[in-house]
Amino acid sequence: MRKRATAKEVADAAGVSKWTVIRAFTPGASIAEESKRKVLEAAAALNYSPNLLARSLATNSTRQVAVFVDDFANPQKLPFLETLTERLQAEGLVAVLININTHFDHVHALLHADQRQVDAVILFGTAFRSETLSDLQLGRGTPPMFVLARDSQIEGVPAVVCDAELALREIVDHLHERGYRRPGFMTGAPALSTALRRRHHFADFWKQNGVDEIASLSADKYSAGAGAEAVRSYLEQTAPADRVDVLMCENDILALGAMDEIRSRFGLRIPEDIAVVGFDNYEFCGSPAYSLTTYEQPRQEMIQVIVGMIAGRLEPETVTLQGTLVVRNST
Amino acid sequence: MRKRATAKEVADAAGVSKWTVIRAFTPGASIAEESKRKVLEAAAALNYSPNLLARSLATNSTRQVAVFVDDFANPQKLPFLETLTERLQAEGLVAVLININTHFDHVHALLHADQRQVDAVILFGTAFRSETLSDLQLGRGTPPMFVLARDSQIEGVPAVVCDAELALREIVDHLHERGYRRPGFMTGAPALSTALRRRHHFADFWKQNGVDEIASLSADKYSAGAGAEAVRSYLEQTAPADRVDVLMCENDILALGAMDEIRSRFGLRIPEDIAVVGFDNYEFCGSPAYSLTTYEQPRQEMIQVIVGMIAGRLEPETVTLQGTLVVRNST
DNA sequence: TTTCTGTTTGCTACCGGGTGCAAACGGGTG
DNA sequence: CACCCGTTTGCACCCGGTAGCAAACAGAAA
Repeated sequence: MRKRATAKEVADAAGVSKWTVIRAFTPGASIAEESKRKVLEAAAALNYSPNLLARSLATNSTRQVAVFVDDFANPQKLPFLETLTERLQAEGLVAVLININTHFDHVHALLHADQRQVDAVILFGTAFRSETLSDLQLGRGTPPMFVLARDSQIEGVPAVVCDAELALREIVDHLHERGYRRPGFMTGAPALSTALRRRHHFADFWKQNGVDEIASLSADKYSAGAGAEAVRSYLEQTAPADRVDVLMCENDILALGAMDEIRSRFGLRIPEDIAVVGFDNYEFCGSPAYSLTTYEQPRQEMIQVIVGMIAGRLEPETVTLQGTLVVRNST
Repeated sequence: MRKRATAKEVADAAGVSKWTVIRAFTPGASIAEESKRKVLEAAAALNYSPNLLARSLATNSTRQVAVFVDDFANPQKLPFLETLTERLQAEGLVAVLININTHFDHVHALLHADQRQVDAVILFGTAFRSETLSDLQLGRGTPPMFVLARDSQIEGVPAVVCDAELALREIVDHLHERGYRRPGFMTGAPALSTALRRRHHFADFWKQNGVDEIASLSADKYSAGAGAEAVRSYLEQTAPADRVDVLMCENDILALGAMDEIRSRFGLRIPEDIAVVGFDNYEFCGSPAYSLTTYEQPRQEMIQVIVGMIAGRLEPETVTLQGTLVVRNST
């Protein structure tokens, strides 16, 4: 049933050799107008189109890029995936979406991507532990890797990220200017170096503004429920007088979860009793029901850069891009 | 640099022929314990693993499934993608995510997927116009296609969907029971046959309950902004006495956008002035800020079924599964 | 007519593995 | 020791293209 026409068959039909058929499908190849016409006619009749698999094998390039994702709870992934696939497709590349989870970890995924001969791997919001990687890399031959929207912990693996230091400086300056003085910071995965780095910057900039103490909240993952739970446990254990006046959350999902909890369970007002700041500028942050102050990552530019590196137009190196503070009613 | 070891090289290192090497990597192949051990040792030393590209070419099976997506505005796509990739990976399959947009339409995408020799194509929430397809299909040889979360308009292409008729019956019964009598229906893409069908069912069941008139609102796409705009234009043009008492929106995103607009721009209460119903049970519908009554699709089952068909365990045929009405405070 | 040069075409070798058959092997039996 | 049979191994050929060289075929210049 699913037998496809091959170049050889088209060649026979057109009365030429299979190499001439291939030339007809190779832009810029040396071929006479006349034979090209004949070939294309025969090809159309037989419904022939070149087999990219065979081509990939011969050229040693699949034009496929593996995209590793491990956190589907953050709806912000979706616009990133949209832009990423669009940009890759514009380069003639295609994304192989790989779900990293407990059944299929980074090592499996990388091995698999490697066996599939992908041209590159994008670690989108995930990262290898570097020890894990060094085990694998000794046998030279993993495809080139790039980290998107997260710091690279691995020597020689470039990352394209939003400048967290700058972002946190802008946020802290904004909050300080608005008069907040008792800040808190909620992380989603306390073990993550990225998370620690952000909290560090946050604390640092407050210190520069004369505020030494930062309340620390931690959710155990990046979900609305976890954000709600973290803020609940904090508010239950903290007397009203000791509470933070502004809570910075590591991403919007935590922030939205926290806002719900603050308002409906504790009956507190935002921003009068507690202000809230998120990170990502997820679409719903702008809704009047939340109106969350947040920070927008320069998604288009980030993806343009990472795809440029993969396509070989840009030097592969870590790039840090500036985002935008989006001030709304939650602060 | 990126030279990988081949079966031949491993064979030389292990002192056997390349076919013996291949047998060592083929489960169930006939090979002596002793030589298998030798081969695996040599393979480990050389960091060899089989080239799936070459294998795909030889076996005529890539174990890749193309997933076509054209609407990234609906955050509900994300959990679907998560479950889908997970289930596919559990079958040893992998998802190639293809973004259908104005630069890369269905026909391009199908042609591309076909050239890549994918084992199947999943139309996730999108659909071909059947004329378009018949043009392509005459040359037999497109990969098997399946439609997910949307009706198939194409003869012979099975779909896995949530039972819309049943869903709308449950919803209408619930609304009628709650005492609503002036229903409205908001579609996201009035031209879509799926949308028309749903509205039809909606009207039909109301008629069975003695309500003949259904207000009709239409957004021009499935986004919160479009939902807000549609409800704004409706409320502006409709005197309070003539307004609907309940508005059913084709999906949650429209509904959430509509809720924002109803409350903050018109100062109306939900559900007292206007009740709202959505569809999908997107995570945020449960948040106290919205608490939207909606209908949850049986995501896990749908995906289990479609992957089962692709893997060949299930007969490929259109399957309709029952979802769950989730009643919250918006009705 | 011969020579030269540029275009067009065909061919060999190859990418890295898979298939099915035939030969080699090895141990038990008569 | 010959024979038989089941296991293990090697081989020719195939999957559908690509690369680069060499032959064939122009048409123009000598």
